[in-house]
Amino acid sequence: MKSFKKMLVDKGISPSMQRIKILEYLSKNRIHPTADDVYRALVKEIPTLSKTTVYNTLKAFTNKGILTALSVFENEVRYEYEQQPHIHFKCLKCGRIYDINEKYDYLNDKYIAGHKVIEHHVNLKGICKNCLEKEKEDE
Amino acid sequence: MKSFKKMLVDKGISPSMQRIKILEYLSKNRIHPTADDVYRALVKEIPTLSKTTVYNTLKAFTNKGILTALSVFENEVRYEYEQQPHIHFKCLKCGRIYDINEKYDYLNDKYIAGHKVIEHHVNLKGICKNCLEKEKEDE
DNA sequence: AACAATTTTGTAATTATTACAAAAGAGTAA
DNA sequence: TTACTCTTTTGTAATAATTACAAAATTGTT
Ligand SMILES: [Mn+2]
Ligand SMILES: [Mn+2]
Ligand SMILES: [Zn+2]
Ligand SMILES: [Zn+2]
Repeated sequence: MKSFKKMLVDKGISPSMQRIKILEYLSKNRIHPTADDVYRALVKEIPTLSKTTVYNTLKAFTNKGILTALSVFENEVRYEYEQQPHIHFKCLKCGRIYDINEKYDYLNDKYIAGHKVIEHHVNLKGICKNCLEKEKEDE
Repeated sequence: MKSFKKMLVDKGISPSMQRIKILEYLSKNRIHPTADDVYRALVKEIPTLSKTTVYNTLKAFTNKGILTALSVFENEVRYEYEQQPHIHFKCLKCGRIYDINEKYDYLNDKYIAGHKVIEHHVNLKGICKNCLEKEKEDE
């Protein structure tokens, strides 16, 4: 597998230490983190890290197609490394966001009602398996 | 059709003038407005209207199932009166949000990967019909 | 009218994000 | 090495959406 440095160079982004660390974090932590999550995780290693750098870098990566930005509700953008389109499920109880890998008929790069579709997001909300089990135990 | 006042009473919400006007606005303006859109439209008629009232009312209506809240990206919540589930399409050029009424296999009230689905949102992004036509004209 | 409960209002606080300019770093020609 | 330029990072200030909260206004009831 390609190194993160090489991946950035291939996309025409100069591979600064901050950028490599941010990409590495997104790659290894598939938890759909917010910009603030990324900042809080990395500032431990890089004490001089600036939040502006995190915001700028995440936005730049997204524009280059390295990351995907999503808003599964709420007023904050979340990012993920995964590229394959997939469904997101947000638990209303514990707040976790799950990736769902069931088959799904996607519409990317097609037309619908005359509009050209470029991105396709399916966001579900409900009670996750874990929380359902906990509910049962409490009875 | 039921009056807005009756609709609120039926849901156990006392029908103040502000609440009726807000519900009426959402019902008659199917443009997925933000809280601020609602405020700016109604403050003309009700000069003393407070933004807090608008935020609180929209949230209360949503909890009662009178409105649906959606975030088709960006950092602001939008509301709509429509209850039937449908697809949303956001134009990356003009920013408009369109309702798509194509048939669609919804998952509401089902289980997926063990999780209980309560809400189902399909959000597309791309270039709308209108903007595509404008692009052609400009060539 | 007097009182209690509800609703609205206005302002302050919070949070996510962006703007912007100074500081730091990297690369390169003399 | 130094001088210069270009890029990136940093830190702070500004915006924008939303929420907290308490005072003021309204409504309904004795
Ligand atoms: Mn995902
Ligand atoms: Mn809609
Ligand atoms: Zn859960
Ligand atoms: Zn458009």
